[in-house]
Amino acid sequence: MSSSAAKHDVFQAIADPTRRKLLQLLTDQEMPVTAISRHFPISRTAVSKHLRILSEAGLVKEQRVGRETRYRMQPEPLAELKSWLSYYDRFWDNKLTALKRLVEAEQPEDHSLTGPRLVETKRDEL
Amino acid sequence: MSSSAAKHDVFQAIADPTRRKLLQLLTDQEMPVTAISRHFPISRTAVSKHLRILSEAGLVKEQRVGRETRYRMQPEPLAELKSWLSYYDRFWDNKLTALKRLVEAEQPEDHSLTGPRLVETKRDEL
DNA sequence: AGTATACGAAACCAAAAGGTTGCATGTCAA
DNA sequence: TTGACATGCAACCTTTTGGTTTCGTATACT
Repeated sequence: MSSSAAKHDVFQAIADPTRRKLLQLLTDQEMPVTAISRHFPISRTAVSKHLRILSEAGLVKEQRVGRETRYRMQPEPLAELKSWLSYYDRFWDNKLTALKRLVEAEQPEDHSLTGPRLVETKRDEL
Repeated sequence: MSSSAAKHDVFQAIADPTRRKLLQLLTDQEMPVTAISRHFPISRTAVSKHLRILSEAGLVKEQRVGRETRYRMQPEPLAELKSWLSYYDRFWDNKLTALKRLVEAEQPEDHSLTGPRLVETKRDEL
């Protein structure tokens, strides 16, 4: 077993609608579990599990205060999403790149599967 | 049963790493299933299922040509992701909004759970 | 000290996800 | 027309996911 096997990544974390609502709720306010769960039709324990998954993905931060555990959103991991999305930006500034895409599609089969770079590729600078 | 129950949304579709690779592979090239599956360590059928999920989410388009089915990426649904992300943009242009956030956090408990708007909120225009 | 509150952990469950193999069908090539 | 190729579909299997209830324990209240 690898030690740093990040079991839950951002993509998976935000896949669930409940977790997206959780993030939204915790955007501005730090809240304890019971208060949070009052906003959802599921049990407190279920909410707690969702919070754990978000936590593993780094999207929330927990702070124990007395008997409660307060949660707050942590936006940093969203950068990975942003970066992933930026790979497809070429589809939106379609003026110049439409031609480029066509040309690329003409090339012989290669498919090197290098994956979207994790740092934003500022196409605007072209 | 509601007729338009979109079983798979974008968030779910991109949650799986294999599907993200699929999208990447099909970004520029239209490819038939067998050719696609040569790039993955799983069976052709498994790839086919992933393609279906992507298709349901609107992220790929299929075109039957003779005996093959060619797939190509369809970027439009990513707009929803983009839009969802934009809700958290306030965290990145942190100069002015840091204060605003603090103030909001001060307000009495309300939590109306209105969800991120689906149309991009151009904060740049402030 | 005794009770109420906040939470996590464990055991359990049904359904969904991700994968496999085998088969049926449509299409292309001799 | 006969065979090879491309694909989808069905049946099946295992693991993960999202949820529940019950219980233990730490903290707070009086």
